[in-house]
Amino acid sequence: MDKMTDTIEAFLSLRRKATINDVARLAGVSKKTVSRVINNSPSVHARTRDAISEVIARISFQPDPQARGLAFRRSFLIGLIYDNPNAQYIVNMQMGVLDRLRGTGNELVVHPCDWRSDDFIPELRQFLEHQRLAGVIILPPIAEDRRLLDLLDEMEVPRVRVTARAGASNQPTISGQEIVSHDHIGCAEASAHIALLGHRRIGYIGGNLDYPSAHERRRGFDAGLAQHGCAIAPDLDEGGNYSFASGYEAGQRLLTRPDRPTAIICANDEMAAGAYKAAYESGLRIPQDLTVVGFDDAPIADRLSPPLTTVRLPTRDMARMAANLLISPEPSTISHLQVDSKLVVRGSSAKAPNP
Amino acid sequence: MDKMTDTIEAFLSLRRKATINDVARLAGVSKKTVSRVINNSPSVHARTRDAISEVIARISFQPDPQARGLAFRRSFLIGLIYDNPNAQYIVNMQMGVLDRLRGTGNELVVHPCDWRSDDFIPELRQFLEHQRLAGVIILPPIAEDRRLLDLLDEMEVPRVRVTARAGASNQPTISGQEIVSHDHIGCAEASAHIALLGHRRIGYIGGNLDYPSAHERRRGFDAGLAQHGCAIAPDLDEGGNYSFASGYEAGQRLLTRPDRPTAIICANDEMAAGAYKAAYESGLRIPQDLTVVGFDDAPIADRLSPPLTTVRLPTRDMARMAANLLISPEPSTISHLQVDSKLVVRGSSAKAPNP
DNA sequence: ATTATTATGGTAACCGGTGTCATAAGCGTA
DNA sequence: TACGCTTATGACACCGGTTACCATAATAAT
Repeated sequence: MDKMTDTIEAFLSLRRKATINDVARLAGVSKKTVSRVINNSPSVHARTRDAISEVIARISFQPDPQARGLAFRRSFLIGLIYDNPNAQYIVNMQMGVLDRLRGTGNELVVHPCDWRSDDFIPELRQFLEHQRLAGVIILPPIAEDRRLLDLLDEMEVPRVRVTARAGASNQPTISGQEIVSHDHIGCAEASAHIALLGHRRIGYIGGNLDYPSAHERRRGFDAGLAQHGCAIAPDLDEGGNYSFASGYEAGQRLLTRPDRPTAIICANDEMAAGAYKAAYESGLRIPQDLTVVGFDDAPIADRLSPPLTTVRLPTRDMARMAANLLISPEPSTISHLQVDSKLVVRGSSAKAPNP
Repeated sequence: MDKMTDTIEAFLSLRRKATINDVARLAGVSKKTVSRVINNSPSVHARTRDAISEVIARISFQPDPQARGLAFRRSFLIGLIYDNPNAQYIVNMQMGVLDRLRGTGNELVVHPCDWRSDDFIPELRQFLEHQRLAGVIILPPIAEDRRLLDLLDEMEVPRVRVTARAGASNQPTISGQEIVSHDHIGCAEASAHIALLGHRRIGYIGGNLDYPSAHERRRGFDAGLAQHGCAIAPDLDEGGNYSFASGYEAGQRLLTRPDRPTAIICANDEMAAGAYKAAYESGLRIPQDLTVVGFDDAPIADRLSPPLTTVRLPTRDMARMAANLLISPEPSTISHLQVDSKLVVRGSSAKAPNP
């Protein structure tokens, strides 16, 4: 025992990064046995395991991911693939993934891409062929792209999709694991909230229909209103594309009508901010003259005056869950994890003005 | 030649990822020679090189980064290290780095961290020891952290700092490569712009003094005003911390005074948005009653009503340059690259009201 | 023509882990 | 005590590249 300690100290004085060979030598076993300990192989005697673990701790050995990856024929990198302009969303997702990855020896490789490009699939194929990723997480809207999913299947890359649409909807079922956000829950809360405030003439500014979220949210808003026997006025049903500009323009159209709405529901906060601008320019006060609600709880939501009533999705948690599906030791049989959105009431919603 | 083609086709029909051994066999040379071609070693006959390149192209061989990394004792990963709450800034930086990395076989590993944590340095040490990164890019404000820089030196990790402060200032010089943003240039333009509009009673809401940018920007604003013989009123000089809330509070203090300013300069857009809110609540119209300018050209800048006059930094270009310093083949002797900021005039600045 | 020099390619060992398979150790049973 | 059976460990080749060093062919000098 003393002799071993001596040798360890001799090793430490070298100030060199430890390898599996060092551990094997210092513990007096073969490197294969050390490898077994690292990988929690069952057939190692408890005594041996403890001795080796001791040495590993003393010389703070960490297996080299490159070497391990080479032998395993896969890396310890998780890829995050997306084409999404919402910076806060992306950063939240990254944080969530990293929350789960921290301490596991896996790292996060970010890979934004251009969905519209002809090169979209070839570029991703090259990326995936080059890096043998431990897994990838795909964010909306490209989580719906069949070509991408097929590519991942073909290359046998473990994947988790993040999406707003449950596989059960009109889309053909997509196999594999997914995190499904129930956008409609919070939306129903939000629109019910508006109905309860007495609004009956209600306008809508919708999201980009390429995004499943646009459909999910609309579904939720409709449901919440229906609960109270009301609905979005058909003549106040505007299409948008999730951008500030589209919200502004739709807002102008809605608010310059003689029979303008007393409340506007927006499929995201960006468009709600656009609606604010239109309201401001029309001389309408929020919430006295006009109620506005959004979706996302984006940073802009509480920068607006008054702060925006909106719906929040636990983005970071979703990312954590996605990462967990990829790296948790026992391959989960669960393929669909669902999370709910939630109404956040702030200052932009108030009782409908008396007629 | 035909025989070779046959063999290549035979190989292609295997649909297997190509290795250096395949290339060597198909080209009829040793793997060492292929390695020489991959690494642009000079002593390979042109004829040999062409033949090998041909095979490489035909079977679309790409050297495995894991194996290469193992032999080179370094990875092909660039780390981006930061502790910065500005999502748009982070995403822009990531995009810029990726712009440069695309096609080079290097990937981006993001590593946000917590500067205030006791674990800050140990955590990073572990990260760096574990992944033998090809290089790291450090963003403000932690690009100023001595401990971190010393750690990187000790571990001999190539690094590029992104900072607003030139090494020449009061801080002891920091060796190594850096991208220095000249925040003061655009700030001077902005404040000169205000002076030219006739404002003389000018308030200021400053940034977090832990950030070098806060000092740089102030320096620029002062210089621009001084050019026109004016200055920030000492009694209107408020401290902020770059947050919306701090801008709002400082704005309230400034605008509820009887001798309120006709213009407020903010060290970033978030605080400018806060000042907008304070102005709105005081019943002041922007820009008729109050001129506001910010810094960053954040997304919020043109969501505000009216759109904010601000200063833009070529964030993405900076990141591209930083990545370039790390991966360009010839190790650049240039250690300081400088970029300028630029005034963006929008609707929040106008002539000073007549007294 | 012969030797010295250079250009080029090959062999073997290595980077730091893993898989396969054979063997040694432990252990109840006859 | 001998026997098989299970469990624990080690030897060795391999993952896909690299460098160190040596051998040979081509070229220049004597």
